[in-house]
Amino acid sequence: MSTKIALGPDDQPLAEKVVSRIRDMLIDGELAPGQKLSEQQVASQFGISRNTLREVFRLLTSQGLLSHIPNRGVFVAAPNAASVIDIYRARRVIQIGAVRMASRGHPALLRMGILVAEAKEAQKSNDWRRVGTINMEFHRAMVELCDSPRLNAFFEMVLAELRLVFGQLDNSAHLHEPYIDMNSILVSLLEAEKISEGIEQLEIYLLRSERMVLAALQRTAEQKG
Amino acid sequence: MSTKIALGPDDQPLAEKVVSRIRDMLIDGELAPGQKLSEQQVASQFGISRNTLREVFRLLTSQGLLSHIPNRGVFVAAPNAASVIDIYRARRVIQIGAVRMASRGHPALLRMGILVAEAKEAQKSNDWRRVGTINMEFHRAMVELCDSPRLNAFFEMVLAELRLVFGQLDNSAHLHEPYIDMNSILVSLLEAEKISEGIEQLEIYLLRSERMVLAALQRTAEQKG
DNA sequence: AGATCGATATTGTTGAACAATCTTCGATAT
DNA sequence: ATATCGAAGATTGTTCAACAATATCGATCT
Repeated sequence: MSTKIALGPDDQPLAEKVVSRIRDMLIDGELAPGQKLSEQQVASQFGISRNTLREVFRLLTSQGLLSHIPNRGVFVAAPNAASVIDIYRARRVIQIGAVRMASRGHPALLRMGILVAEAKEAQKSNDWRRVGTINMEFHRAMVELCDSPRLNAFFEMVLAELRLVFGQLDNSAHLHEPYIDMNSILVSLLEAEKISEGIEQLEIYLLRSERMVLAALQRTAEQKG
Repeated sequence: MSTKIALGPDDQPLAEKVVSRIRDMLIDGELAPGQKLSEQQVASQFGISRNTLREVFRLLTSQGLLSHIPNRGVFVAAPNAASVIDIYRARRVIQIGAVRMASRGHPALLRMGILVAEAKEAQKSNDWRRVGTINMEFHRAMVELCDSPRLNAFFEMVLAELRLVFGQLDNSAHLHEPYIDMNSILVSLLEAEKISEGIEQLEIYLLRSERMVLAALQRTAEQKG
């Protein structure tokens, strides 16, 4: 059980690297929500000591990706409907606030435009995985309209948690396809400084996206009994 | 150097307790920004092992209260003007979003009303420390208008960081006095469902508060050379 | 004064150990 | 058969001691 995983060069602390590594695994859906992570097992899997792993777990727990129950252990966070609703509530506050600050020529707005173009490219080549990734980046860029590192970091956390849910979904289909056009429209509105209409468009997106995630979540919940 | 500090009953993990303890010390200004926290020294001060303390440090670092420089150590975060500006940027987004959701009879709005009354009481008895505490709680309550645990948690973090700055300021004077009336007006507006005017009032508050903190920060920076 | 180099202290990480707590599972009683 | 209880085993919580890697400091040299 000691299939020590390669961890790359040693410029940043070991714990940080393992944090990134596990976060990626969580986001890619390689670990099932609710699954228990045994200290001994995971430590040997990554070839690190329990003490170091505990630092890693503390970090990921504080970011909502793991959940820690004292004396019971650490588990992969299992977002439920309530979590999803809360996540979208937070998204509305942050992202509407961001759109409100949009101004022509803002680097983040330019980036949003580029990402829409890239999404259309990926759509043409039926690369749905890439469409999904680009969509995430699109919304990250949107929050960068605020020019606030703290808001960026928080939004990053929220998105990571949301991806925990996405990781469980059937990713094969056109999950993100309908959003390409919506994003495109939003960019046009913002470039024309039509803020209110932009907000409206964003709210349409968020509502639709929220419903989709909730429905998918319910489906997987039913599958598991 | 081993003045082991009392840590109370043992129902929650040791690390969590020390996290709270150190957070309180930071917020109360008992540790100077920029000050180095030696692992060995702090560990023996709290009567815990280095390994456990490292978990504590990781937590507090991820919350922005400490700053960790690999191979150099852990330091008390030293928010500068840029940090303060960013904090207020985040506050605007979150709190304006919160006020926008205010509705008559919302528990958080009721609580805001009660806190204003309590602040006026504290003002009468010249209890400025209490006025400051109540003001913090007032804004916490405001964010609770969103009904979002995640936004609450994030705002809590931001506020803690801000208090790091406040901890350094001369707390003797009427720092928070002018805000009592502004808070009172805001509650009245929201209870009358005058959202736009409420937002305006909040923006006035935030701008004034930001200027005050920035000015005070600059003063202490000058003092230290 | 400024650069160089080695001695010292601190951080990063590990492994082993033990107490406290949880889980499992069989024995017993109903 | 079901429920209860308790002991054995496993896991977490925490400490300690050690060592490598890195940073800090001071003395020395130019």
